[in-house]
Parts: sequence; C-alpha cells; structure tokens
Amino acid sequence: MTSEAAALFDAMGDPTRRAMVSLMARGPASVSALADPLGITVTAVGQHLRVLEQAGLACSEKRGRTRYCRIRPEGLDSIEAWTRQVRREWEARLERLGDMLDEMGPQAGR
Amino acid sequence: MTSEAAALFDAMGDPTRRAMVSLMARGPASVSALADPLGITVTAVGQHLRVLEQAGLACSEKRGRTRYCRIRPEGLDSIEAWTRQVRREWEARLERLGDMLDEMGPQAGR
DNA sequence: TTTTTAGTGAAGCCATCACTTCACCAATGG
DNA sequence: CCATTGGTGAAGTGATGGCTTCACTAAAAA
Repeated sequence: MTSEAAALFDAMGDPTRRAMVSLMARGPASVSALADPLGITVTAVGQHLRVLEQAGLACSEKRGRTRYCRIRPEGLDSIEAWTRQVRREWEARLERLGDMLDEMGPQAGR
Repeated sequence: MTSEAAALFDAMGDPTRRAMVSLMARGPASVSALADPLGITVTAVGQHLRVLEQAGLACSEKRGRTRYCRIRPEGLDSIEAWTRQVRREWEARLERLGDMLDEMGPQAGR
C-alpha cells in the first residue's frame, strides 16, 4: 500500500472529515460554513482541513478574510487504485488455485 | 454517506488493519500467521479481525483450533460506490455552473 | 495422559487525536 | 476610527481505541 493511499484512509477514517468532504462536494465552502452545520468550532475545522489538504483530498484559498475550501476529487484516485490492487491480487490467487487443480487432473483429491 | 461506507472507512483508517487486509489478499491466513509479521499479539489480531468482519471486509472460519481468515473483496464495493458518488456530485455542480454561464450569455461578467 | 499449540475474554494501560478555550491578527462595515 | 466578522496559533483536556498481560479453553502432538 502506497503512503498516499495510507494518508487517504487515515484522513477518511474520521467521521467529521467525511462530513466535511460531503459538504464540500456540494460546492466550495468557507471555514465557518463548514463549522456551522457540524456543530464544531472553526478552529477544529481548520485542523481537519489541514489533514484533508495533506492527503490531497481538499484545497483552499484565502480571499480577503475568508478561506474558500474545495474538494479535489482526483485525490480519491489512489483509494480506487488500492481497492483495484487488492481485488486483482485476490483474483490472481484464485486463478493460480484453479491452474493447480487443472494440472492435477480430474482424479485429484480422491 | 451510507453507514456501511462509514464502517469501511473506519475499519480502513487503521494501518494495522490495512496491513492485515494486504496480507489476506495473498490468501487465507491463520490468526497467528497474521500476528507474526505484524509484530503484535494474537489477541490484537482477533480484535482487529472483528472490526474487519463487521465492516464486511473479511470473514473467518474456525477449523479445529485454528481460525482461517480471508478477505471479502466485495466488501470494498461501497468504498468505490462512495467515491463515485462524490465525483458525480462534484461534476454535476460544475455542469450546473456551466449551464448558468451559458444562460447568462457571452456578455455576462463584464 | 501430559504437553504443546492456537485462539478467546476480561481488564487495564497509554498514546493519539479530536476538540475546546483564549489570545490574537486582518479584513470589512458602519 | 471603532466594532464586527472570519480565521489562525498555542496550549490544554478528555475520550477513544490500539495493544498488552493474564487466565482460560480446546485441539493436536508426543
């Protein structure tokens, strides 16, 4: 597992950050616009935002005194890459298993 | 976000559990076969295993005195479903944005 | 049968981390 | 200018959760 994917799962492992991502998926939001529906302080949002940004799941930009936060859907890529990898590995294993049985012939296991 | 997906991200939020999944992707493993390379006790593995099972990411079966643990790749489905959902929502937003600009006509924003 | 191996359950320890408060800065509005 | 609004940084609190130890059960081996 890549360290990117690890950071992603770590970031998504928290319910508040998941909620933030869901909110931002509806469009850019200010820090307080995120804090309000979540019932937490803007300070807390700022801390979560840093984690999401470092994981590549969000980015933000300050204009005037308000900071606009957006998700980066591309950030989800390595999650999908990882799940595909696990699936592939598992299926390859089943295939190898099937090959082995084939080689052993139909009389195997009697 | 569905509660299944939440459970999945919670489960995958821990590095040890991620490592367990990676190990199991290579084939079924006993509890101690998982504990050994991870450098933790079998008790700890048992606890993680319960979380993974409840999240639908693994299943296990006890034969004799050993418990065989396997991953359930289907369990990853709702992670992918969720990432697709977020992407879709975001793209829909961009589309709406584009439509609005179209309706406003080329003279908009002057 | 005795011993060893594989795993479970309960209980406790400890570090991480989510969150708060408080002080502070900078932009905006009156 | 003064008050308000939006956000940041540092420091502290509290709870969750990952892990351990210890006592125990059951299967397999000797």
